Amino acid sequence: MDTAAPLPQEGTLPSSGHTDVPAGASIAADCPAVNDVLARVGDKWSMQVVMTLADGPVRFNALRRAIDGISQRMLTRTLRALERDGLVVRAVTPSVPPRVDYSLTELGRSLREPVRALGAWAIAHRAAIEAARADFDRREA
Amino acid sequence: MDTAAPLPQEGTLPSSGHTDVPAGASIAADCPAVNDVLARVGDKWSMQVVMTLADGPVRFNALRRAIDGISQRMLTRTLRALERDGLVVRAVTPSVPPRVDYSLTELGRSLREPVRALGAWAIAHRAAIEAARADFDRREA
DNA sequence: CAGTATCCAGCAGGATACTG
DNA sequence: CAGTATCCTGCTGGATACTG
Repeated sequence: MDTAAPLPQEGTLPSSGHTDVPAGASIAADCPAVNDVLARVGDKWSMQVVMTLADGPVRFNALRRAIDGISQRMLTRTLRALERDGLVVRAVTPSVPPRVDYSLTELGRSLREPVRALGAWAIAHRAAIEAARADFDRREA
Repeated sequence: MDTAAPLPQEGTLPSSGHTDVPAGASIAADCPAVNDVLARVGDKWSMQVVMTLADGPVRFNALRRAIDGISQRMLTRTLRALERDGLVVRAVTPSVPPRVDYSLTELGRSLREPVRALGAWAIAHRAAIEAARADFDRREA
């Protein structure tokens, strides 16, 4: 799994100041905007939707089939929320039957990058996380 | 009605070296691990805690005061969840009164980076998001 | 096809009180 | 100080039925 980084547990010794992170780290946490975005991005379906739209416009039911497990209600709600935040645009083609395509805005596209970084982290460390959980649960039980 | 957004169809053809995202974008979405991490990271307090611990070990009540708004119950729960996932370690000093320090593990520290990226995105685009919301709400009302 | 409306279960999360 | 225990509320999200 990971590269067995030799970095010691900085947590064990508070005496020697700290390690590497300047106070600037706070930019990412104490600001309410971050928590806000995390809440939007962290819900059950938003990022699934954004990533499914990453390759281009997708119709409502195609989206629904692509995501697997999402209910019609939640897809609608999620899309509306994303649209409200300017991450997604809704394009209606008035035909019979009606056709509605959803696609990412430039803002929405810019979100893919940090999310992909988080996704990469998740994939890189999932094994470590699962191992930690198993370990914790074993000790707990 | 909308601003005649020219619907950027980047996904339809990979011919012109387009922007930046290969088909590999799917790595970040269809995998359940990502959703899982997003759920953990996206809850109300986890990232606040991780970022507060970024500078080194912090005691329980110090953490509680630092985060502002978190209830004792939620701090305990959040810390337990983070500990279970191997992101945080709990160090007990058996004294009277008892002293418990929490700090990030190497895994937890590695999480700061992608989270900081997301935080940077949030800060960079919060204005755009709020504008989009106001716009949407105005149209909606 | 692309929604809206309604109902309902479950859990996140706050408030409060008590304990080693 | 660092929790645990209990109660309670609101929101998230699923299921189902109906509509333009």
